Amino acid sequence: MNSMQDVRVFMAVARLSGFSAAAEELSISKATCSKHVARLEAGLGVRLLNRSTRSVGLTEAGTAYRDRMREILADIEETESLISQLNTEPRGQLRLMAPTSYGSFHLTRAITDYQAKYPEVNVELILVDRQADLVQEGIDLAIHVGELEDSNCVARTLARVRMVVVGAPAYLDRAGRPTLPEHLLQHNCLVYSARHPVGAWQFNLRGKQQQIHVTGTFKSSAGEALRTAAIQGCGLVQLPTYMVGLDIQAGRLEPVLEKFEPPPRPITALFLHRRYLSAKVRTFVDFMQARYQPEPYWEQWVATGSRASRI
Amino acid sequence: MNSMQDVRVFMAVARLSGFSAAAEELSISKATCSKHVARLEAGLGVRLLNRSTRSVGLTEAGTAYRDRMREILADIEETESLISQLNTEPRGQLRLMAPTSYGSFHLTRAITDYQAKYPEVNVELILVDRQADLVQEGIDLAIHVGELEDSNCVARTLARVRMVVVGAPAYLDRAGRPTLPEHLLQHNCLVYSARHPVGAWQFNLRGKQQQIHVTGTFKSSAGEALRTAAIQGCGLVQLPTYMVGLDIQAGRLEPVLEKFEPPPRPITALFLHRRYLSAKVRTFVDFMQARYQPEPYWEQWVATGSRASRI
DNA sequence: CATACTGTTTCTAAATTAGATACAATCAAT
DNA sequence: ATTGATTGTATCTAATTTAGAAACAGTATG
Repeated sequence: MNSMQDVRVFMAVARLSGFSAAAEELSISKATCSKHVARLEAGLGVRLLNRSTRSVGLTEAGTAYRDRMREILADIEETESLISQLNTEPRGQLRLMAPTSYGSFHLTRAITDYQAKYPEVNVELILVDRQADLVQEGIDLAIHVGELEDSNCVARTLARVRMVVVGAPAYLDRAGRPTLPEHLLQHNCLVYSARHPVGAWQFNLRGKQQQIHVTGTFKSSAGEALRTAAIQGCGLVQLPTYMVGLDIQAGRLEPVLEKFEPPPRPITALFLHRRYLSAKVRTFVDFMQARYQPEPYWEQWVATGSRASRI
Repeated sequence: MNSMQDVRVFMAVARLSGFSAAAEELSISKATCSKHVARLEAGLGVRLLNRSTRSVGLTEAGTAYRDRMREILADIEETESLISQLNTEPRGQLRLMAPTSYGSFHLTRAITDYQAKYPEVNVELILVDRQADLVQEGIDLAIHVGELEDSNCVARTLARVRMVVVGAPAYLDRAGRPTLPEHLLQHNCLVYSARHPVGAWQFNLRGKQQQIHVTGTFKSSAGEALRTAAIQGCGLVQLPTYMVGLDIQAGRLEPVLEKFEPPPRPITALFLHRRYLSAKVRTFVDFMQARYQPEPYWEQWVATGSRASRI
């Protein structure tokens, strides 16, 4: 069978016991009706309907075909409505990809809150610190921190995160508080080793972007490790506010060089296409965007400080 | 979904993870391939495949759709092969209609023999002495004795049956043996009352058809009752050989006026259409035709008599 | 016996479909 | 980095398919 329309016409003719009645119900001409059934019969090589001029009756084959096709059509309908629902009601599996530190810090809680609102969505959170192929790995939504390279994805900015240099109060008391980026060369700087160039901290010097190449006694590819080291008074580290905001609020860490803070980095949600965007992705992005409005919770410490202008 | 081809193309693309590969397998252009999938997606309002320029991956909806459609396609295929088999292998229900006397005399045994050869066919034998609407009553095959009126059915002659006048030897010894049709007016003739004109017996007089209007003390709408009466010596009766052939063989009845025997009546199989003729009907008609070749078994007594020319 | 209604056929116009081609994007191999 | 091969898509035209009007043949009904 090649055309579902053939089957539907046959079903209507069988049900209404007549081509004319079926034609009227389906709003087609009876000639078309006749041809649909004829084509279906030709395809099967079986007579499905016995027609005399005045009445239409099902053959044995026709009866069997109708009974089985009725179930199959119902299955198809159910499948289609199920599939369509995926795009209107948030449900199903949401495969989420995010950088390790951001994900483990802030996404687990966000996901829990999201699921409280949309309980039909199961979330799989994949934490990796590399770019991945959304298509190949079947990722619904990737979260990216930092400027975007070109990609064929749709991007939506959830928030902006500032990069701050912090140290433990004890360390700063001991080693002194830098007041210019250059002072960092005299400090023990904890360096993130997973992104190149290694040890190049960005600053904003009189409106211009500037790199300071810092060094220190401890490097790690995990921001989490650097944070811990900094809290222990090991040295200074430049980390995104989403990692150290709460530490600053708690007084475990203290920001320095705030006047030279580089432009904030965007936190972006990436997904594959805008047309047929599934409800689960759409609602998750909306949810995250709302969560960080007007200001992400990790920035709350700012209110006690003196900084003002940010996007 | 309106076109199965859309689904098949999608399944191929999903299975082969690529439009080009699917296009090649299905021997269509990749442009067509792309359009089929796009149409399917548009119909569902859901993205089924994530395409990047280099690879194709299934969305969650695509995965679900593929899994469910795979089963549905298998169901459809199974249904179609089942239905098609009805026309190639004799199987299923065969609804047979026949006149009461012929059917109960000769069809029950024939059906048993047929079923021994085609055990997958169930037979329902409907014995009625009226014309019926094959379409409305869902009859596969009707057997008719006698000349046919116009009908939209396909007819095939299975055999020819002669009409003979018979009486019990005891009756004939008592009332005398008629040697001309006119002599019947002096006899007690047992008359079949279900067909009009009542009591008009046909004869062949010097090549010309002639009717003799007979009367008697016993009429019945059941040939079977007339036969019994005749065997009991009640009088003469004109009946088809299929009813009295075996009685003649056994000597219970004796034929008379054999020289004036009217033209034989055809036994005809009637069915609705020749195209898509189902295997069960085709084989049954063939079986019956073979069964009565070269001569129906009820005519065996003829060999002992003197008649020669028959069709 | 006329009328109305059945399903089918025929013919033409409209719609759909397929494929060639061109295109933009991206991966792999230089 | 550049080239070349290959991916999926868009566009255009030609071929095919489809739909419907009208005519037709057959048959119930009044």
